[in-house]
Amino acid sequence: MVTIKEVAKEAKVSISTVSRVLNKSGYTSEKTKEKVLNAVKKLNYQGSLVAAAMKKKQTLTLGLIIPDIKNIFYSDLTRTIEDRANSHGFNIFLCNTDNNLQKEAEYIHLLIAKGVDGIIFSSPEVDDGNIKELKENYPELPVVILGGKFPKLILNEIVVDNVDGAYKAMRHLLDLGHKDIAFIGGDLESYASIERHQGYKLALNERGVPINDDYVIFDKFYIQSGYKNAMRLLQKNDRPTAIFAVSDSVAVGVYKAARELNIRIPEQLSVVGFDDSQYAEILSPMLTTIRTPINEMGQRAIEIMVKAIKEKQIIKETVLFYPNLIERESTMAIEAGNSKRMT
Amino acid sequence: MVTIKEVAKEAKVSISTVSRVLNKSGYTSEKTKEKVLNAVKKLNYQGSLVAAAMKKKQTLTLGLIIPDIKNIFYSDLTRTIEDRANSHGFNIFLCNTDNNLQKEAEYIHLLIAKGVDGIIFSSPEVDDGNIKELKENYPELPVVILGGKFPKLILNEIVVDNVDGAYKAMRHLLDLGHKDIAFIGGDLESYASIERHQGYKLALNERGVPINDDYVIFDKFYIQSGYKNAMRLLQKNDRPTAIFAVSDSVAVGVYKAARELNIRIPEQLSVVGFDDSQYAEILSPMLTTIRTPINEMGQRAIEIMVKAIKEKQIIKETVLFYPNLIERESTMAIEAGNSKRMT
DNA sequence: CTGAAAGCGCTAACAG
DNA sequence: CTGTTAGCGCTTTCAG
Repeated sequence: MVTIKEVAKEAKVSISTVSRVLNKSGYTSEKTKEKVLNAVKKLNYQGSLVAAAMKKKQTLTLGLIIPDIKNIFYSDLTRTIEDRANSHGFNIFLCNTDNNLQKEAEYIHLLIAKGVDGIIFSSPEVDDGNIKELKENYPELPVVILGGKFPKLILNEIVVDNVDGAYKAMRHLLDLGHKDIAFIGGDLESYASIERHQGYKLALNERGVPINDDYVIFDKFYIQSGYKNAMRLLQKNDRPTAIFAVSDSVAVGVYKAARELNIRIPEQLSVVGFDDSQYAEILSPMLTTIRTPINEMGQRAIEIMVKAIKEKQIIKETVLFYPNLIERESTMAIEAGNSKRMT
Repeated sequence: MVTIKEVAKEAKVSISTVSRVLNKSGYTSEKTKEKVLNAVKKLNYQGSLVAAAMKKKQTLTLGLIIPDIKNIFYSDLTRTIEDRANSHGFNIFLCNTDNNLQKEAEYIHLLIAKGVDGIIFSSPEVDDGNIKELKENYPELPVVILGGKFPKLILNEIVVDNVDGAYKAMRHLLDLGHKDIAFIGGDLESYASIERHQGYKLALNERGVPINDDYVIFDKFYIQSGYKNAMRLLQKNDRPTAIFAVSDSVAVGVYKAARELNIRIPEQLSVVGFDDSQYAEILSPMLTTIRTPINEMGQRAIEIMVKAIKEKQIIKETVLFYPNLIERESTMAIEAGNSKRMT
């Protein structure tokens, strides 16, 4: 590992001069600049960002805390975030917590110890004490939260209007004549679950459709839980004619259950998902879903983060996205064939 | 940000003593230990790993270079790698290159500058000059390659026997009576593509089945390319009765094409994938595929990496995994219905 | 068992 | 325009 000292010796200048030309800070004559650059090339010098970080108190790295990269929503999100961060010169520490608050706390400590310049959280729990504690202990550290709400804390939030999204999904189903619509939710502690359930109820109430408690389920954001719960739902005597899944992943599970039970989508069962992840177009029939603008969200997250780091002032910024319905092939008007009696 | 100095003052000891008790190095009396720990707690001290890194020349971080986290194979792999690394106290810098060598080179430099303790590459190109250059410039840096072969370089390799895997896939298809079997490959510069194609030819030759050049395609490891090429293949007059896809992702594209063309899997078309990713069980019918032991590979990668870092000696270690056929629902004997004339 | 001191590699005043 | 110097926060001999 060659250091700045050796470069200085090779170029016959002082280390500060080397530092200057490499950082393009301060004045340096063309001639010395050239000498330095030549020495750098000759020795194949690669400056140590860790030493620089120590001085500048800037590591040029960000922590990204998500539940699980295997979940398609987070891999899509992580990709844009990493891309954007990289284009601003930042690297990303990837942290998978499985929504485990203990694990999350450990990661937070580690990230702080490693001197990250900011932390991005995606989909925190509703009652996430770690974030509150983090902000209390390190009020200066820029934080952006994707899909969480902490009105009392000075941190940045990127949210999507889940209630609105769910409402749009439900209105679509109701417009198609469905009345027996089930909701398969995710964790009861997540914003996404809670708010999408609110949108579900809102639309139903608005149309005066009574809510059937048996049709409302909260479980996990996994394919497996979509499968399990759809199996149960679709084997009832009064099975629903439509299912609104809290996420595309859950919808994938619903498809699997329907296929096993020989229930055709969309003829015998309409389904709408949420996220418009990669899955939506892969499924057959292609999934009608609510589009969460993942790329835009990731982009904004980094923009806000970078701005916060550069300006060194901690303010609260909130950006809200409105999701839209993407109509594909998984829904159908009930008169056109959808019926619980058709099996 | 409270420093070790303040802790020392609070505990009324020297900073070296604080360092000692925090690192559990050297002797310290129970009493001073307690004093220090109390001060740490009181001040909510969090040691700076970047300062420590500078002294110890160990950042406790690893670089992970992959093509794209959105690709299910890499998100599955990344998850195990991150988990395992974390359990050894390491963090991961995630780097997506899209197989762009220029981008890869930039990431490598950045990782070096940030002082990573090792770099893990997944699925490098066959002719990856960056890795050679890296090893020349930093022979001491531990490197592990997943799915690549650099016999001349002193680095660790985790490989799966792709030829064997493809051979098993093909034998399965041939045993079912198929003769018109297409191969949809990925990038021609990737080991996976090349070797799986070798296995394809090997099996065909062994059974004396002539190879139809029209049935062999190389493109990308994307769903989209599976789709595009299957569309073409399946609209030929002499369309294949089976398709061996180079990866599960590509198989997903094949499914999509088949569905659009109203070709039933497995009755009219058998398909086998490769990887046994999350997709395999999601698809309907569930995909018969070759299982790449992703978790085991990730685990071994970290084990070897950690060992290399700890022992500070650079040796070449190679581990080979044999993939196996996982029979599910996407293949069928040709007599039982599979026929190119049945459309 | 504990403290003083040197120094990791770099940056940033401050002189010159 | 360039060199000297003082640290950044920590670990680690080396004395005591």
